[in-house]
Amino acid sequence: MDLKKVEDPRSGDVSPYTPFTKFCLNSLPSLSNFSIRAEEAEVIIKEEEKDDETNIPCGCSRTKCLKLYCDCFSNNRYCMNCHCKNCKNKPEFEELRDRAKISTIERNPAAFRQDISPTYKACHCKRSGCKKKYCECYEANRACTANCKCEGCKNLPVG
DNA sequence: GAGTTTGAAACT
DNA sequence: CAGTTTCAAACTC
Repeated sequence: MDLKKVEDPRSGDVSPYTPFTKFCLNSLPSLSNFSIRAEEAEVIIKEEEKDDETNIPCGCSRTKCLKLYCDCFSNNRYCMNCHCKNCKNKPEFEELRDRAKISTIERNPAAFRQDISPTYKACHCKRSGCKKKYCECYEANRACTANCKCEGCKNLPVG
């Protein structure tokens, strides 16, 4: 799927992001902690082009697929062939989607950032022993680390 | 397929 | 921050 290109009527620049979005990205104080600006954010936040075969369909029903609960949204993918309801994670809702993305980054500056190692992630499991896919460490095929706050962990490093 | 359990994400 | 609620998926039956 090709990115929708938007021409800025003032500068004539052509970009996959609207001037509004660029403004918001440049204005985000939380992003400054990571020393990125709109040009970099555009690269980081650009859509991954995935075909229908590789797209794992979601089944969201209450979040319009605009929260990190949605696996498509959290992986920076448009929903394709999903069975979600009231989905706004589609190119035709670009501005609403961009706003949601910005709100998400404000809450969690690491969101959508594939360049930040996921190993910092720590689980907080209590009942799964970190041996079921409820546990993000287990799901990612990683042993839990000292950073995890899990209880009764059975997902320990070998040795 | 319906109902339950789970823990990340969101919210207060 | 911590505690609570919401959420969608994992899981169970």
